Amino acid sequence: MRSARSPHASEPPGACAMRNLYRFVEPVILYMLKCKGHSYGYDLAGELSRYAFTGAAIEKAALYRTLRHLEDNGFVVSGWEFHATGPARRIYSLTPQGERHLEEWAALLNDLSRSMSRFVARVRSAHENHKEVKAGAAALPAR
Amino acid sequence: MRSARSPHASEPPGACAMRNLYRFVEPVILYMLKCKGHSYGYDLAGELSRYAFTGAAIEKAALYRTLRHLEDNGFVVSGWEFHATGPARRIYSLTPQGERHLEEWAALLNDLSRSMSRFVARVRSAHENHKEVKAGAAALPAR
DNA sequence: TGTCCTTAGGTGCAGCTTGCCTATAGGTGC
DNA sequence: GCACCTATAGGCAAGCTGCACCTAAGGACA
Repeated sequence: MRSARSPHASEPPGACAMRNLYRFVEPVILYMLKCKGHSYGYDLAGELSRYAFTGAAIEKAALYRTLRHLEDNGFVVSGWEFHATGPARRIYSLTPQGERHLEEWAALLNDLSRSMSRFVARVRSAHENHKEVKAGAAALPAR
Repeated sequence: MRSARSPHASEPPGACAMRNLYRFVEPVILYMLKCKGHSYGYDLAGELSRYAFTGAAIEKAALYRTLRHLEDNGFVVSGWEFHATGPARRIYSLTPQGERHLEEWAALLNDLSRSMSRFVARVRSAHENHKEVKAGAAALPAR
């Protein structure tokens, strides 16, 4: 495991996540590693768009940096894998802390999702009320 | 209106938002201005926590900067208001573009909310499957 | 041999955002 | 005079992002 660099290294996602969401790269990578068992950067990069839940493309650099960040925090571990052909691969897999971290992410995203849909509902009802108020204040059939 | 500064000044929230979510300060401020009709920084700061949908506190500096950013982009307009007592207030109100921007934000947040809850469901079903696999592989009554 | 493509894993850097701290300035209470 | 409240805002160090670039191994092709 690599040594800690981030000032938020030991914070739970709830404390740190809203500080920096890492564009949701982190939970997606954790989930992919959970599904695949283990994988490496180049492979993950190829499938990120299938797993990502935002339309935004995920940068290759962001992917590698997030993997390093996750390892700094003990959520994944890595080791080199050598093949007869092609360059070596750094294979990552989840640690038990990483499993928990993914669950924390899921809880956080669940809360955020609910809060967001509540907010959207409020915005849309405000929009409806606004239209009604305008129509009522005008007290005229049409315009 | 102030002159544009941001390189993403004219982009819709869908294009720019995932690049920088501004910690969701922007849609909250737009919504507050819509509800209140008009308001000023210090007043908004006092009520932000009631309207914000993330637990994260919103920085005073972030609030003022976001207001300026919104004005740079033509989503709000401002004017000074002087009172017999206390310092002058810069009063902000929504423009028609600002109204549309809030609706775009609502659409974006709605999509994001749905994507997030789908992701959460997938994570949780993966978690269940994992437990089943482990239990099945063990083929033992307990522990 | 030289060049180019694919796989694979990074680094460097400019530009932008964030959070904390500080400045400014009018007014009130003691 | 001094502290405190209202009100807006700037400075700055840290951190994050996106793009460009680099290294290196192997294979294809001429």
